[in-house]
Amino acid sequence: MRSIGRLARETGVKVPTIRYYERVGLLPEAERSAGNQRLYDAAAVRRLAFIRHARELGFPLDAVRDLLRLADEPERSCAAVDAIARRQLVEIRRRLARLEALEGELARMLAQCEGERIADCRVIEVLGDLALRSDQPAAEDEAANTPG
Amino acid sequence: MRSIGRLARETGVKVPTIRYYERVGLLPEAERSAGNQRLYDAAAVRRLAFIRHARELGFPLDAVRDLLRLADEPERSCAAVDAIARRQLVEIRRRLARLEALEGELARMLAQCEGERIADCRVIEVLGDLALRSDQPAAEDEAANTPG
DNA sequence: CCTAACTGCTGTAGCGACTGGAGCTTCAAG
DNA sequence: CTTGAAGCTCCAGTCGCTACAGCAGTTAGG
Repeated sequence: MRSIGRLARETGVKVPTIRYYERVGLLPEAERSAGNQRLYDAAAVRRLAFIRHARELGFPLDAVRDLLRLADEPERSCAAVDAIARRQLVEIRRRLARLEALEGELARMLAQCEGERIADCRVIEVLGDLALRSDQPAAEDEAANTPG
Repeated sequence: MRSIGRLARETGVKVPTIRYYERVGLLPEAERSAGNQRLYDAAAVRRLAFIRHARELGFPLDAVRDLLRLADEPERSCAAVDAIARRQLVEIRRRLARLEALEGELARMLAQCEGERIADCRVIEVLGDLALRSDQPAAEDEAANTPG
């Protein structure tokens, strides 16, 4: 049995984050010591490590929850697991495509700027002009969610 | 002079978002009609369009604020503008690198999975195992912020 | 002139995934 | 026994919106 601090060191997940995961139901409520401190066994280490790695791969917490549930049913087909992972891969590729487009536009903007007065600044000019030309109402959002 | 709804249509920025931008100081407080409704002139259209395009390029609102301030001082050197844009480019490249790594790992994981029982699922296995091998406490965060 | 439908107003709360702080208690080492 | 680190709970804040409730103003048709 280990304290929350030791669990944090062993898994690389911060203490407040562990408490947060418990609060939102990703981790079961921990046993407590006589003095009301959380105690964790080896299974908790494995579960939290699983969560951490899934988060590093960018799975949202809801997907992690589903994966954990599936991981506990070893006899079922892993089709559901694959579907979650494939969805995540599609999402990551969508973000990649968007970021690549942004990168190109920003780099082009910067390359054209001569570094003189703001009145002649290409960056400012592009930000002003392109916007007026833009005809489509909006793009996709690009919110990411990946931990440390 | 135009209503907030017309401004929204002209710029592709949603009405509540415009009010939000006013609230957080990106847009000046709008004039009001006799009946207390916001009224916007052509300058407001340009300013909001500028904001929208900067947001599409992924600049956080704080950076947009700085860019707007700089855009209003045409005689100053655009070095500060370039610095903001370069920082944003660096940030986007950092995210790109991270997403590319995720994409690779996810794709590898999925390619190895035979689609049988969860007990044999490579995806679940990798999520469990890699995490235990991970020795570094953490990676970088990856929060994005880009509008529609 | 009246009414319906639309658009606008304010204020507050919620999203995801944490992070940080206040103010307290418990624990391990010396 | 004392000290300081680590633990506890609860609440607020982050970012950039978005949604809702419950009103008021505006506009087009009859």
